[in-house]
Amino acid sequence: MEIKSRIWIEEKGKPFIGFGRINLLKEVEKTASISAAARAMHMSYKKAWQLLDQMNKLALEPVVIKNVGGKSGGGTQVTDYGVLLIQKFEELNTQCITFLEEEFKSWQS
Amino acid sequence: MEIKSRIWIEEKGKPFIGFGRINLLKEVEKTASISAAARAMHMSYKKAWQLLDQMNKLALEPVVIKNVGGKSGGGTQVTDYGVLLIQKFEELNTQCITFLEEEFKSWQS
DNA sequence: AATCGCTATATTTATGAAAACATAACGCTA
DNA sequence: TAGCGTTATGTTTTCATAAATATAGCGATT
Repeated sequence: MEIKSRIWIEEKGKPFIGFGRINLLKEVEKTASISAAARAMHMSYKKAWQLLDQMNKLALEPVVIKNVGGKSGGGTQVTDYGVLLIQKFEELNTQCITFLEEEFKSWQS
Repeated sequence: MEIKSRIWIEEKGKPFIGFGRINLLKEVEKTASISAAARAMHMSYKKAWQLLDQMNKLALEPVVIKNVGGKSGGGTQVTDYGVLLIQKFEELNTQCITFLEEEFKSWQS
């Protein structure tokens, strides 16, 4: 018997960040490219682009900055705010899991 | 910005109880019938039956007891163990939400 | 101005889960 | 033993989401 959980944050009732988006952000941070991140995650570029676009639109300030064209075609950078989001989200998730594991121990009669 | 969460319990990697199943159990408890519960929840009888069947198979002891045939066609009772599951799950979920709300307050810079 | 890899976006196709539909079996009651 | 409403189970159809495919545009570099 294992307790499982998922957390996410909504803005105006729409999903803002959750596991998938956080993982995507981390991959973009690593590769500085939406397309490279999508490839690494076996996700379509379109899907990745849409997720990042929604995040950017819902966020108070941009989560990623995208550059079109240029020497290597362009690229995408995760902003400081984006990096903070990743950290905070993962921290909260870890805390949640720890809490639940603890509580769950004392219910299994 | 709202923090959201879902919790569920797995047994051998398979979903044992979660929101949908708990609500279904509660409805079965109320109506003493799988088909009546399914109707009330706008769920197909088959879906409801499958969910309860999986729960029963994964549980250490039965969650519901089903009777086929009889004066009114039969019926289904939620066992004491099933009732306990409902209570424990809802309690844990409430605790989880409270915890997350609290933690979330202190991250919104 | 030609190239390159990326962002941006529309359209079509696949896929898997849920719903819908159909039907059998059961056992008390009358 | 006929009928009723339930449990039980197989088959087909829908539908929403994801994936696949296609194509345009961008701009520093050479």
